[in-house]
Amino acid sequence: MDKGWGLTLDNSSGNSLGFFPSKQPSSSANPLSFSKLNHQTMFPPGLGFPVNLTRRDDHLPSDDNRVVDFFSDRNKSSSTPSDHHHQLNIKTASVKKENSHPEPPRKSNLDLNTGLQLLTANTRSDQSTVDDGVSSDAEDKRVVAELQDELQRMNTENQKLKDMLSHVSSNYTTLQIHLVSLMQQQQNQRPESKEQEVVEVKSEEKNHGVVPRQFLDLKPSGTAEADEDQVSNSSSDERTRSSTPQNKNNNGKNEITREESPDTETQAWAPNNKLQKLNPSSTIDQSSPEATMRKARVSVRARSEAPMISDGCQWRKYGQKMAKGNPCPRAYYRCTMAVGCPVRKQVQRCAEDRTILITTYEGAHNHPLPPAAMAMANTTTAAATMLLSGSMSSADGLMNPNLLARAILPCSTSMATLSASAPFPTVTLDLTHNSNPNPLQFQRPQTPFQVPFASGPSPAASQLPQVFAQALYNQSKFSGLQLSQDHTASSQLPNQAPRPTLQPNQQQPLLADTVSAATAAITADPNFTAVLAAAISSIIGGARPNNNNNNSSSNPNITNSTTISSFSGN
DNA sequence: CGAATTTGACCGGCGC
DNA sequence: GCGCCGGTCAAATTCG
Repeated sequence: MDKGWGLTLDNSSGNSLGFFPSKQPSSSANPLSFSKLNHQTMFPPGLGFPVNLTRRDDHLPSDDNRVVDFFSDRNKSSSTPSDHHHQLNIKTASVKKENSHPEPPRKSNLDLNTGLQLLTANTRSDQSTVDDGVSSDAEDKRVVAELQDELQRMNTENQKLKDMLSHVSSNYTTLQIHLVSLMQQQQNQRPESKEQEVVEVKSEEKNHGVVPRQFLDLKPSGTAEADEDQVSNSSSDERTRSSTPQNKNNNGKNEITREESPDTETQAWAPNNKLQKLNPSSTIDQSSPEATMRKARVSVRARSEAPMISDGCQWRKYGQKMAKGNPCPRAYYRCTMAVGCPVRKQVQRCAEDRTILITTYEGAHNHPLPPAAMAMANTTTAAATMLLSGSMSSADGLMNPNLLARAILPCSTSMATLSASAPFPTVTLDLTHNSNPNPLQFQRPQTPFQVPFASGPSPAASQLPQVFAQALYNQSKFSGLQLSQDHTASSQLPNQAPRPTLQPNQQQPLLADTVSAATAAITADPNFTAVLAAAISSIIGGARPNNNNNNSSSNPNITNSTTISSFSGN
């Protein structure tokens, strides 16, 4: 090496490495493929020099003789003049014969010809300086003997190199097989988990003595298409849903009207217990997907100073109660965007930390949703669907928190929990978790503007986890914009589109807080464009309309965090 | 004045 | 059977 010679593994030998099967060169899609090893240097044990690896595709006819082309097509490359360009015209005919003996051509993956040629050339060059151009037979014999020794050495090294590559290839194959088996296992576990959840739920319902819930009949929901499809049903809902305050003829006992309605969706939204008792046939409702969705709840915990967050939908408060164990009252809202929309939500502050607003959503909208509400609906629908779809195995307690949490916020510490032992299966999305031991320390300042949800393409229900993540991802994008004013905001979510980074050196905020604050602002105002423009202008201009933390009195619509709304799809 | 909210009453489920 | 509790209703009240 120090003399300038190197091991050249010539393509022109016609020999193939053979370590990687024919499929290998086309394995660019395989992350484990060696195709990624373009021009990478290997240090085979036993070899005193590195071996450069390259793919044939990238093997340009360069002057680099120290390239080992593992993937070259010998038939093609042998005809390239560049390969022969590096071969020195020295007397190696005899050496080639020697070379073919210990290593049959078919198995000799590394062509030593060129290396031998180079070696011979170097040796000859060295000798030429000594002999000053004079050569003799004895000298030639000595050179040939040296070359033979070198050839033996090269053969040994060649064997070592082959062994090493064989080992690598074996490892690769093993990993590939393992990967395939894991993927197959994952696919097989899906239906099993669903069945398992059904069994668990049924046993639980036995204990509670309630009508079994149709966990598996969950209607694919949460899509705008579904919403639109059900617009036609809203009329029947309106007709049957006389339980609304408008119907005062039956003294609030509108179960009869519901009973007469063939609309199972409407029935699903009747007060469960009352309806079941007064109408035995209402057990049919339990088979309704809406019945399932009606009972599935999505609870979102987020920090908020506002009494209630606008989430893109219109709500009407119809009651307030003092819940046990919580000094804060619980407010009951129903969606008023469409007459007869069964979606309801409960809003209550956390007893332990009153900065946390707990919003629980129930039901599915039967009307189209505005983009701002759609994003929210998709977000919580994902959670509800995951809750009911059986993607989680445990029916009680903490349930695959990592799975759901990662589905919600891949890079956050948000925790998703589920409790099926409650009267209703509930999935809780905790957006208050952060790495800070003192949650109050990171209370969000008043967001100086209101930003609705970015209206993106309405994802399909089949993409629910992605939808969920995307929804929060969208929020985080805005959160970064907002929070950078007061708290340093730099979202940790990956693959983020470039966002206005106003204070790049600021401390990174916690994602949960970021999301919460973003959600509050995003959902507070449907006029996203104007608000966003105002926000940007205020930031750029240094204008900070509301820079005080926890100053909620100045603007009730401005919150330092928020709750993700859920409409459980449609 | 209509819409929205408040709030006490009511209902049903559930546990004891 | 009774009381607790969650949830809902609807008259009264407030708000815009």
